[in-house]
Parts: sequence; C-alpha cells; structure tokens
Amino acid sequence: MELNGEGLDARHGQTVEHTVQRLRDAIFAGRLVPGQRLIAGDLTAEIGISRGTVREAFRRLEADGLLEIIPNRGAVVRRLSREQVRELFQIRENLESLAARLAAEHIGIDANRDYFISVWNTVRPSGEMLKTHLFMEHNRLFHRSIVKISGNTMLSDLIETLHLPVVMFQVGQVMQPENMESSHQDHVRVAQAILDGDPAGAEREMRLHLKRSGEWVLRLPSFAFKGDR
Amino acid sequence: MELNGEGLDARHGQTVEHTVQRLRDAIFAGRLVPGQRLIAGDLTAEIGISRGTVREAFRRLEADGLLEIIPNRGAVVRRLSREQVRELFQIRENLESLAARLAAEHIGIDANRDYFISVWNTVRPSGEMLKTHLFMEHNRLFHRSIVKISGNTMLSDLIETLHLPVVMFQVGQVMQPENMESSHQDHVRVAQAILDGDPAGAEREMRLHLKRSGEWVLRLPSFAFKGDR
DNA sequence: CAGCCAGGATTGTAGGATAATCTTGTTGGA
DNA sequence: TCCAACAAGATTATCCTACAATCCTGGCTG
Repeated sequence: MELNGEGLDARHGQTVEHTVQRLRDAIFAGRLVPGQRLIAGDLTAEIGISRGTVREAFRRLEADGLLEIIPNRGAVVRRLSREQVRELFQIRENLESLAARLAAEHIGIDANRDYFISVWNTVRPSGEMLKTHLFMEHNRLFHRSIVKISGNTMLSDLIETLHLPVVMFQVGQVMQPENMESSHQDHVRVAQAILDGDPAGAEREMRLHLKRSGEWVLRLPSFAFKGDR
Repeated sequence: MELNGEGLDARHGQTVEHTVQRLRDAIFAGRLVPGQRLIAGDLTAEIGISRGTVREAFRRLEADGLLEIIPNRGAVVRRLSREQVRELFQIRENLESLAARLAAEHIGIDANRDYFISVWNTVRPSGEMLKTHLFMEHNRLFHRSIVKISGNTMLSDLIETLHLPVVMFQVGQVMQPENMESSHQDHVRVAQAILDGDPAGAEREMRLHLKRSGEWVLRLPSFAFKGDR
C-alpha cells in the first residue's frame, strides 16, 4: 500500500473517518476558510485517496454542517448568513441552558465535579490578556465540558455537530479584547452556579451569556457574514 | 440509460438525493424495521444504482440518525435504547416549546395563520377514532407545521433531522387509543394558545405535552427498546 | 459590446478489481 | 458431546478507470 501524511497507515474501514478528521482540522485551523471551494480531484492527489472516498467524506462533513455541497459544483466550506447566525444563537440559548441546568444537577457526582474543576482551572480567567486563538479554544473547552457532564449524550452530540465551530471561527476572526473580558465574566457566573449545584441559576446565567454573545456577534460588521454587503 | 422505479429518470446530480428519499420513505413506512440490516449489494440491483451512490446515501442517512454504520458490517436501521429515548424527549421538550413560542409570536402574519389553520383543520380531533397509522401521520403534520411557522429554519432542520420519525415509528407500533385521545387534547391546547398569539402559553402547553408523551413512551414494555430485555 | 459557442475543468455515476473483515459451517481432538 | 481451529463464502472498504452531464471561461461573430 502506501503511507499517508501522518505516517500511519489508516486501517481498513478507517480511511473516510481519517479524511473527515483531517478536513475538519483544516477548517478549524483556518487553513480552509469559509466560502473556499474544495476540489475533489486535488484532494485525491494530496492525501492519496480515491475520489469516491473523498466524496463520502464530503457528505459526512456536509451533514455536520461544515461543508455545503452544491450539485455539479462540488463542496465549499460553509459560511453562515447573519440570519442563520441569529437562528443559531437562539437554538444554542435553549440547548445549552438546558445542558447547564443538567450539569448543575449532576455536579454532585465526584467524577463530574473533578472533571469540571480541572477544566475550569485551565480556562478560568487569569490576569493576563489572552490571544484570540487561545480564548476561542478555552471557550470551546468550557462549553463542551458543561455539555459533557449534563449526562445527556444525545444533547452532547447535537450541540457538538451544530456547526458551532464554524461560526465561532468565523466570528473569532474579529473578536475584541473587551468581548473576551465580558464573556469571561459570564463564564464565572455560570461556573459558580454549576459548582453550587444551582440548576435554575446555571440555566439562567447560561441563557444570559448566550443572549449577550449572540447580540454582540450580530453587531459585527457585515463582512463577517455571507450574503449581505 | 435505464428507468428506475418511479419511471422518472432522476436527473444528473440527483441520484443520491433520490435514493436517500426512497430509503427514508421505506423506513417511515415500516418496510424497513429498526435493527434490520441493509445490504449494499442488494440495493444496487434492486434500485439500479451503483455502489458508490448507495454508500453516499448510507452516509447521509447515518448523519440524519436513521441508519447506523458499523465498520465492515454495513448499515442497519437505527434502533434507540430506552435511555436514548429519554434524552430525545428531553431535547424535544426544549426545542419544540421554543418553536411553539416563536409560532405564537408569528401567527399574526396572514400566510402563517392561513397555513396553520388549514393544517389544523386536517388534523383536528374528530369524533371518530383514528387508526394508529393515521394518527401518527397527523401528529407529525401538526408538530411540523408549528416548527415551520416558527420562522427559524435552522431550528426547523434540526428538529426534522432529529431522528424523531424513527422513534415515533418505533413507539407507534404499540400505541393505544387512550394515548391518542390524551395527545389530541394536548394538541388542542397548544393550537389554541398559538392561535391566540400567546407565546408563553404555547411554550408551556407544548412543554407539558412533550413531558407527558415522553413519560408515557418510557412506560412502554421493554421490547420496544434496544438493549434491555 | 452583447450574445453565442467551443473546449477545458469538474462533478456525478457506473462498474470492475482487490484486500480486509466478518460469518458460518466443518472438522478434528479432548 | 463440546470446543477450538480452520476453511469457504459473503460482505464491506477502497481504489481505479471510464464516460456522461454540467459548469465555467474565453474567444468569436455580428
């Protein structure tokens, strides 16, 4: 056979998965930017897989909302319109505040508590100002940890695959220090409520946090969104 | 070329979509039951499409949650465990009550109102007892119409692809007349609140309806679920 | 300069070939 | 009889080639 990039020969039955992961990473890392077109033919040469496999990977990523497949025109990295972002935050507001409530209910379990505290120690606001990139990473870690300990694995999957990463990257490009600061303060309140085992409080604070975030994102200049000029 | 089942030659670029729809219908119609294995080779012969296309369709359906793809073992129609059903209803409770609230907010728009009323006239409880199959169909129509007029297309897509149809079919198999009756009464209250333009009421009634439905489903005998005996 | 058309680029689909893996049935020994 | 090892068949996963359909671009014509 032949070795692909990482030096490990993806075993039989893992090639598509491998390719999906590779493309996903490339998108999150910004090597593939929203709106960019993906040429199937190029990838076959570049990664060393066949076109059929590439097509399957595209379908997977389309379902995850990371790509958009346009008939006879192939795949492009998804870009959200202002309206879609508004809708997205409205959904997040509900799903993640539910997750926060469940997390507060389950924080009594030692494993959950330990896990949450360890994550919180990593991402808690420190005195120093953070680079945008690192903030985004911490933000993702924090939100994900809450969803994890909610104990609802379907909810977890749902939020995970909710194209959140795409839009977050999209807006991360134009994030300002004061937004990070404000977001941090919201996080403190959410974390506190969860650690206190206060479901209603956790739900409320998470909802407020996302409402504020959403409003801020929608105030961004137009260039950040698809469609409007 | 060659004609496929419906007698219309699916145009270039539509074959996968067509196949997805066909399999989806087969699942909802019960011709493919949860747990059943799908053999790629059979489908190529049966529908007259190539294996690559079948595989793409499988991936799509997996992402929609209707199929489960197990490496080297192919695709099986998804079957949910009791725990997964519980999680699912918890999520629905939040998403659909949001949809109901938004629907009540937007019922002032004539097009929405006309559409909702026409759906309601179709599915409204009548004196006669309904067949299970027809009830399930009406139930789906009703819930879908609310999501539609919520105006949040992402929410609409999300709920649509939330494997709801699978579980509903799964539980539909063992539905009793008294459950349909009770569900109908819930629907009346939800519809009334929406038509009154009462967002808070619509949200509350929808949440109650789904809470009741979820509790009822979870009281079903074990055979209805995957895993537990 | 607008409309049209040819050719290249790219996608969509079909179908064959091969290796990996799973399934099942058989056989030989304890 | 029971069980483990092996063999044969079935099925999947992947790669490959081929060709039709469609999109795109750039030049030609009027």
